[in-house]
Amino acid sequence: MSEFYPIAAAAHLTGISLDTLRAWERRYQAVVPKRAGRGRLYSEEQIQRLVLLRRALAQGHSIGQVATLADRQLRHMLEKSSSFAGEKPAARARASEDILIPVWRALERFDTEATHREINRLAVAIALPTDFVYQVALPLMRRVGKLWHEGKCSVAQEHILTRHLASVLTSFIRAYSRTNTAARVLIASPSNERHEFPILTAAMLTAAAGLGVIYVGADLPAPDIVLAARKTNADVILLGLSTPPDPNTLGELHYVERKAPRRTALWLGGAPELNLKKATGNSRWRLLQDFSALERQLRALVARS
Amino acid sequence: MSEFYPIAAAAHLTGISLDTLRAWERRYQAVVPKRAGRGRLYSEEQIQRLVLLRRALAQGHSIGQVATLADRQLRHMLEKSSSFAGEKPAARARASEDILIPVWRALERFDTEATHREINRLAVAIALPTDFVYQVALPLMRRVGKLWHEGKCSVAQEHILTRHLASVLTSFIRAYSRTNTAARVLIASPSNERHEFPILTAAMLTAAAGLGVIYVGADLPAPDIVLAARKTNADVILLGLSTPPDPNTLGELHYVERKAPRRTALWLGGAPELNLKKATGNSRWRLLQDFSALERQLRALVARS
DNA sequence: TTTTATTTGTCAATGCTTTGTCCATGATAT
DNA sequence: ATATCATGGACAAAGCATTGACAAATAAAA
Repeated sequence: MSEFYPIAAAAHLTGISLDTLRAWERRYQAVVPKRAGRGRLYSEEQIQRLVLLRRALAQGHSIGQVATLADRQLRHMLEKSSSFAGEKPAARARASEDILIPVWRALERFDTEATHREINRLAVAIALPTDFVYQVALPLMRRVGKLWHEGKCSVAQEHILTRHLASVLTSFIRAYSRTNTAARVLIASPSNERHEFPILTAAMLTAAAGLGVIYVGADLPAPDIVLAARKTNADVILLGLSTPPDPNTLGELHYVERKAPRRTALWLGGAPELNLKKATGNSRWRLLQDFSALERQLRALVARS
Repeated sequence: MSEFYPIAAAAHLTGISLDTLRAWERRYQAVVPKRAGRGRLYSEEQIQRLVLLRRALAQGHSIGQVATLADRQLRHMLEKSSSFAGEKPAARARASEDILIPVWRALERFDTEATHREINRLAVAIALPTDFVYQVALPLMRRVGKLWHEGKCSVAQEHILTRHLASVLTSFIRAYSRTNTAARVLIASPSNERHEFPILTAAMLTAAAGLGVIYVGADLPAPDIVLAARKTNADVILLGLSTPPDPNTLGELHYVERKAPRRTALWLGGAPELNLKKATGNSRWRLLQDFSALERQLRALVARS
């Protein structure tokens, strides 16, 4: 998983121009990538650091002031200014099921406070948004779903978990989403689709890919989706379905398909069993089987723009 | 660990304009940041002081009066006159309307980023959770509800606003909720009651009163509510209703009443038109007409324990 | 009540520094 | 050969400080 990115990729991922990246390195040694013969190679951590620097700038700091700060200080500074209670960074977490045990313990006791603390601790320790999705968020949700089916877990616990995962995901989204990006993706789910977690996850992956995210939430009537897409000039509308779609939902999808601007791409996730072509003929909707499929689409979109 | 903020960051954090920051320093030496070559650097304490000053202004004081006061005096002054009475009506009115305009602007543009930023800024500036509820959260929700009824506001905008208000409210709750408190209040709403905002507000008021909060969320089946109350040993179960309750909901209330531990108090908010005594005989449920009624109950509970 | 004085947020002009971007040139790999 | 990247120089835009001024709001005086 330890990838290295050439400077163009780093620029795209962070939203910082090539020239600026080089200028920061030359003038302040803010981020010094390793060199492999013909060019710079940025590590995953360095990309993260660049994102942190970018956020610091967005909050009014000057690059000269923050360029030489350690990552720890940067994080500390950014947490302070967002009115959230800062959490102490925990020890490096291992990528295994073990790391989820404390969360689970807290949840069993209905201890909302501890649940939040443990999830936050994992988020800080893991730091990489996509890793957080695949190693923490999805496994937790899968497990709670399974236990609920077996009657070993109450809806209350599922609520508590979802709430705090959502809180972490949204803060990730805010941290990574860019405003002046090439492409903007509007993310929502249609009426009667109340599960928020899947589309929140999709929103986070989108933000992590370096795209702009307009997250409007679950349970939204089709006309409102189209209106929001128009107002924000979105390039993609991504809708999430979790339950098998009923006729009503199909109607909503049809509405969006007819009324959305022609240039807007339409993506649909979370309903692998839905054969949409059969239902609506040659549809504009592109189906995404799972989150990896979404990631592939996102990468293609980034490359295209 | 001592962070310093350049003037742009200070302005961003406090919501005070650059010019005003400089004017206050020049005219009253209200806050004199240290200088590093070509620029002011505000310390953490100075940022806090600026927030205090801003709150003092919001309550109708003039900057000349408060600029030279010590931090201690400022805090004392704000505590005494916070949210209860004694302010000038004019300043009060301005504080409760004008400050919401930026949020509204952002929402009109579907700009989730700016919406969050503006709400966060208000939260930092107001700092007192109860003030935030009465001056920001409730007015915003009332207004969005009104506009939605008039068809001038989409569900998407309501979602965006709710989400970000919820984020601020939960962070307040975390900041204020005590773990080793005398009394614990479990807060939820029964099945088919999906509006989260009212109970979130109630949770924040509870936390602000210094009580322990177990917030499990909306749309929860009655057995789960009782189970959670048992597990957490809650002293109070507070349920919120917003829509007129249907027979199903009455059944849920009845279930909770029967199965909840005898020593647990049962409070019900948000349904003033519901005559519960008529519906269920001599009920254990105590009805709370509005948020002030809730605050009274909370104070009584604190005093008793 | 009207008039005068003071307070206070905002703006403009000027000069200095920081910082993002551009350019010309050269190197390397597909 | 075309594309990507490095390097160092150059420059224009933006940020910040300082001084001075103005207009609206507020308080004080007539």
